[in-house]
Amino acid sequence: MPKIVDHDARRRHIAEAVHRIIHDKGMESVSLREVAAEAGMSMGTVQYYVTTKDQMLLLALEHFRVWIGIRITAVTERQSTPLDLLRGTVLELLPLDDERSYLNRIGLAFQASSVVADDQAAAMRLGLPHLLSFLAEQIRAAQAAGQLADHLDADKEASILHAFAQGIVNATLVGHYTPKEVVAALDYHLARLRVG
Amino acid sequence: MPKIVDHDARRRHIAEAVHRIIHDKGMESVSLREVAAEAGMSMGTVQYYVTTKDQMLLLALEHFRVWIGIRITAVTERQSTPLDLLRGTVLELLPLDDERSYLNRIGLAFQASSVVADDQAAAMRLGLPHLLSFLAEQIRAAQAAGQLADHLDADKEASILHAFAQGIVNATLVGHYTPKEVVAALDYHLARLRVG
DNA sequence: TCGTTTATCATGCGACTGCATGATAAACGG
DNA sequence: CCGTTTATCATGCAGTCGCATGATAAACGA
Repeated sequence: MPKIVDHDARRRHIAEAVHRIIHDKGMESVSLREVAAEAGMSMGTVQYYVTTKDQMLLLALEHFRVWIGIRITAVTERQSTPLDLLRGTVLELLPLDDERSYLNRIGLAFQASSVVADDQAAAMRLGLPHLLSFLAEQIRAAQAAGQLADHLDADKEASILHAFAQGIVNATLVGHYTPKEVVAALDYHLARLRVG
Repeated sequence: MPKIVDHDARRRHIAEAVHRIIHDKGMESVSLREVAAEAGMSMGTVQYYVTTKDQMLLLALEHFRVWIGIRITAVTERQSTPLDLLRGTVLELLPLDDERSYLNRIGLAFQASSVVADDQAAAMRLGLPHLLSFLAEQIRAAQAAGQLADHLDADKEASILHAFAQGIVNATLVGHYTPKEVVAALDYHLARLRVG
């Protein structure tokens, strides 16, 4: 067996190159050559790990999803109360600093792209329930802890929170909202969900 | 003076061709040739009315904005109470049928595109305050009419409603939510804003 | 009727696209 | 040390891209 290489690492490397290009120049300037250059490898090598451009984009989307997933679950370990955890999770989804703006630029691009590419739509559809049930679970925990009102419909509240986070992204990235205003809106909304 | 032609009509015709292409095949397949074919004119004629591709996309975005504006203000004339008007306005923004899905596919594409194109971002930034203040105004009217609770912060509620509408678009277009579920979530949210 | 202006078109150019192919290098088993 | 397998690369190809240019056609004033 010759020259063994970590394929997953290579694919991740390619996926991250795609992410950087989407972030810097947008989805339209993702090409095999551009990605190869960004990843510091030849175009043929990119083709060795990914047979088609569509598959490359799908790979980048999958890696994006697991990356988000990791970040989201990481929030769990640095929050105390259920309500803090819920708030922290939503904050993680908002473009409040460079890192999260980076994530959201890419996410927005994939949202648009997935509308027109069936396989990407399928990947999107696959990831959504996890996040939504994760949020709903946190809401239920906060209710059990007496922090959120019992009459709330956890699933609907999760959908609303998620939609709020997604929907405020573009307006923020485009400069309409400041991060402070975004947080203020979120906290305003969360306040009304509390008991009392 | 020779062969006089309605330039605005031509530009509108081009903009609508761009819209159709974005809807059918996505932003990435918008090209001068494709648009010319879709608009039923030669590529040179497209160039006659629009000097560059970026300008063509900007034109399409502007027309999209005024189109949305017209639809939104049209809601005013077919609703009775302030709360109905508010609900109707938000419903107009949601992908609940083919026509509104058509609008939202295009809107989502421009949201992603505007993040990476400065002039499009400027156009986005320009349109947002109108819609948000329009929603806030309706909320205040509903408060004055005793339909919505007085303690609501109209501006923040408008931002939240708008973000909700924008943020649920992709999940719906991708097939995660049914139109019924979207309306249910909206009505669930609106219900808690009512006087009680 | 001629000339000027407005509008439309066809074509060409260099660059880039996705994808396919063949060559080359590296690493291990025999 | 040789041959097979894995990995990387350079190059070619047909097609498309945005954009520029020059040729027509149409319509009106002079």
